[in-house]
Amino acid sequence: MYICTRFINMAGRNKIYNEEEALDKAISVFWEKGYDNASSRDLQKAMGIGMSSFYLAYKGGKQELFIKSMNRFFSVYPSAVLTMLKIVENPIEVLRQYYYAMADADGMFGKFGCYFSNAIVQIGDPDLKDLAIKHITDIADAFSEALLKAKKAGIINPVIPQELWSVYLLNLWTGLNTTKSIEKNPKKLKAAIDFSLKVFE
Amino acid sequence: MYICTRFINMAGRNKIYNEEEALDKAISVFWEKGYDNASSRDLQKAMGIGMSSFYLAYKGGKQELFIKSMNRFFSVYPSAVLTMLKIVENPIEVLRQYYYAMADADGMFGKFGCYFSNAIVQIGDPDLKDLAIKHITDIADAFSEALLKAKKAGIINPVIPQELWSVYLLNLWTGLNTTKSIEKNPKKLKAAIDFSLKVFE
DNA sequence: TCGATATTGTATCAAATGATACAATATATA
DNA sequence: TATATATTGTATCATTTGATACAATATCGA
Repeated sequence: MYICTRFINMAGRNKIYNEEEALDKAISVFWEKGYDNASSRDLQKAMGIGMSSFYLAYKGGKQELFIKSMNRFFSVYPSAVLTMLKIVENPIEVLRQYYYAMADADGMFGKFGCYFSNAIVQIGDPDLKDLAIKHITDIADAFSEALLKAKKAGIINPVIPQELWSVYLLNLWTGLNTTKSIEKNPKKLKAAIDFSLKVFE
Repeated sequence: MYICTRFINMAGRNKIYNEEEALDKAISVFWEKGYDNASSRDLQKAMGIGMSSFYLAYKGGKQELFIKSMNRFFSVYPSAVLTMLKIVENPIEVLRQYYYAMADADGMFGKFGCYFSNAIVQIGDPDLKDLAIKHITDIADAFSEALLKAKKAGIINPVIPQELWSVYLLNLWTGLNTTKSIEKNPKKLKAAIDFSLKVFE
């Protein structure tokens, strides 16, 4: 990540606001309201910057900001799980906790859902949709890679065919993103998660 | 359904357009564009009626129209499956075909997804969200009822605990609504559906 | 200090939005 | 036919939208 966006020997004023902090604020707004319902003014207010700074920093406007917000989201939120998956012997429990986050009513995932799943269902713009698909696919692939390592190590013995791991894990995840709004009992959701994960054990 | 909305001995002009046909056109627009991105003018154009007729028929405006569109959607689209489930001995194949419809790239469900799942993820308005939740819950409950009957008849022998049937079937359905945009190979989606349904056999 | 350059605030634009006003029109009953 | 009442078309409204214009301001390097 760039801390300083300016060249050396470059005249002129420096940015007043912190770009990453501003991006995090934008993520909050997008996450809560969704892409369409987050107006440029909402975003500017939350980011603590004015019109000019907004369109100066993001020449592509709201679309460019959302692209950058998705990239930052991807680099911030899943990283802990992805790192953990590389470390632990048995990835099942790591996955379980990741899915549990969606079932917990408090917490951002429980409240507002998956940043990428929401984008895929809510947004029409193909570029934004494709980027969300790319990120969520990367996560799902990392999940099934970790499981493959565990299978090779003889730690788990999945009954589900290997070519379905990714799509199955993905469908459990994207499903919860909607199902959590329908079935509001976290215990029931977690029981469904537990049952769905059993096929890998 | 009412064909004539007028009282007897009621003076004045009759409606020119057919209400149900107009509602079906509105469903098409909402389905394709989503609630927010379907403008009142889009809807009027598709329905073949003008501003005045629109707000005369739907005093609550777009919100009321969407409520009526969801009710009509519920009474039209799932009815075939729900009837079938009451007739057949083994409901599994009926469910499979219902899920398959989401995996097929052609066809409205494959293209635009589930009318109710979309509403739940896309719409902020709690009233609209709740109605979508009610309808999708009714369908899921009918699914698990049919399975219960089949279990009692000794036709199926599910390994999944009965209290999870609804949420599991729901999560498979809502998941596919998003996953179909990520994994675009219908064969893989159908294989995942087949695998997920095995727990009931 | 000075000039160069980037950032910022205010005002504003054009388009789209949901919704209303009101006159003109059509038609069912008497 | 006459009248009452409902429907319809056009014009219009106030808001919100994403985005731009431009002058004022701040600060870096020389």
